[in-house]
Amino acid sequence: MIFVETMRKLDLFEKGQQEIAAIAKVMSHPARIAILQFLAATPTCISGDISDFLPLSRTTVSQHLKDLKHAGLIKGEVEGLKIKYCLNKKGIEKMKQLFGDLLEEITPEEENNCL
Amino acid sequence: MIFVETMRKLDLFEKGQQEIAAIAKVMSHPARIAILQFLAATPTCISGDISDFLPLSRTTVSQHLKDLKHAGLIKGEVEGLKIKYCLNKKGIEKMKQLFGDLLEEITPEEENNCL
DNA sequence: AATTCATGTCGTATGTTTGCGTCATTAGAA
DNA sequence: TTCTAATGACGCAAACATACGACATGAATT
Repeated sequence: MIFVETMRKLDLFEKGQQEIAAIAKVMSHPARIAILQFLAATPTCISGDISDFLPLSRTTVSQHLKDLKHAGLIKGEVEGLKIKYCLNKKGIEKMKQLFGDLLEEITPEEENNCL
Repeated sequence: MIFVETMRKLDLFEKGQQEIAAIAKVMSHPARIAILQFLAATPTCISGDISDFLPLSRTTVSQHLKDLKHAGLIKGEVEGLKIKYCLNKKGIEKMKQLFGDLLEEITPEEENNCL
């Protein structure tokens, strides 16, 4: 039995590192940042409004919305023909904690080995 | 004069959004997270030690180090034949502030439109 | 000078992301 | 019921990221 070795080596890292990397990846595109900011700022949150707001096609925005939803950062609620999106408080808090913990961990001391 | 339209539309977003996205992209791979944690934890910081520590080839680690350096998160200091890497306090602080500001901005209120 | 060692650069193969047109679906309007 | 409107799913093409072997470079060692 031969196991084909794939290129992907992510499995070799710790779970916490993968978790941070995954949430960072979601935040690694300006469109998704813009969507989160839009949802934080507007009370209406209709999907179409978001596409209209962004300089991207409706299809592309829909894809970004799916990514954000999958990451647990937003929620979608059907409302008749339209879909109302909102920030997911729980997911945002989780992200906040993940980043907070990491940033605290990697804060360099005043006494650095390099000058 | 015809301008060929490229697929990449990042230019259409605000500078702040691009800045956050860029730093998030650097954090979007477990190897780079692991490197930052390693540098925070070890006083020696020699490039070779990092490659030995990670489950990746020396070449690949070198590439990740380059990315981190380019993002201003680490510094490299030549020391004879070896190179000593350290966290870049300034860059880490900058990242901390960027994420902090964004996370504050997109913190949902208790009164959410979705349930 | 020749060798060795630590490291970076280049080229390449493969995987992943992005963007968008087209189609399917489903709710409301006519 | 038929039509229209809002949206997600599918699939393709281009761009980008990842991994790494092979080569280049430059400092120490012999």
